[in-house]
Amino acid sequence: MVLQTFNISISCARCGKNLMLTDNTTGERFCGKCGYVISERIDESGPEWRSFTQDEHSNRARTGVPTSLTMHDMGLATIIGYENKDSTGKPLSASMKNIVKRLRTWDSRSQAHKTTDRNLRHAFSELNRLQDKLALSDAIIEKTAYLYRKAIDKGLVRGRSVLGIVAATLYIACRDSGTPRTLTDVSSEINIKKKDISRCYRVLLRELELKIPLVDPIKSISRIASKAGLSEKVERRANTILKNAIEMEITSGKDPMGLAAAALYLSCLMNGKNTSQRVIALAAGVTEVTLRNRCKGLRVSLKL
DNA sequence: TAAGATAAGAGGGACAT
DNA sequence: ATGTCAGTCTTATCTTA
Repeated sequence: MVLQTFNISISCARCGKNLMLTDNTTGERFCGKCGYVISERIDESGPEWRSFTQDEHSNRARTGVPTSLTMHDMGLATIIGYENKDSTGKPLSASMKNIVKRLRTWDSRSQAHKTTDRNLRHAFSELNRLQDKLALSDAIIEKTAYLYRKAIDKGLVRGRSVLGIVAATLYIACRDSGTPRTLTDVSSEINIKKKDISRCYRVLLRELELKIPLVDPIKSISRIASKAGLSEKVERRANTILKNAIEMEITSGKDPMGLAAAALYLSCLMNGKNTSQRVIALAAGVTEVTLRNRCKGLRVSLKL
């Protein structure tokens, strides 16, 4: 009684009748005889660009039609139209108008839910994949999901990429629970630039008023050590080096992975191990230059 | 080949205007 | 809100042992 339709000349792929109709509210084409739907909406939500500055934001034009349709329901759900007429074009009675009005309200509310639901589905399926790739615990995933829902509630996802926020929330969850995963780790798995993730990360931190503990470089040591195949002994020595460095307050502002790598390298030298800077830097995910700079700092301050 | 040095460039925080 | 500044890390290239 509420679909507005008009004819187009395509025959139905299922029953062959030339009775194709288009619902001009959803843009969906279907057969007037058997109801077969021949065109579906493309599953895509959110803008395909992000703006980082106000200027960019105002200059950027939205490409494509900003319909709520593609975002809501993939064109497959029924939307209650806005004309108070029945299927034969006759006006509705007053009491029926009231009923339809209330239906519309609930209809639109359920549509809104579908938007966030789909957003969540998208985000969570990616999250599942990342859990495997990064070997993360269920607790981390739960925490990420919780943060992600909060981000949606606060409207922080709008205008940013879903995956960027997923990556950022995941990174926060790791940091918060002391699981050593670097931004680089997350970035390479989800295929989003570190730059973009860290932008999302900072926004989330600010808007959700989160307090994230600093990365403890000592925790990073064992991870690097096992990756580079270093001995327990070397690892212990590196621990004491770092502890001293932290006490001397020469570690703030430095990349914890770089510090850990440098401590390990120095520890190798002390233990008479000939592990190259290259190997350790690679395992730590920093450059050799950074490792060298940290080494220099540690050597000077700790008089090694 | 490994290690060290140097320079240019990017991104972000602190601070002043 | 915008610009500048010092400090950090990265990439690339060259030199040295």
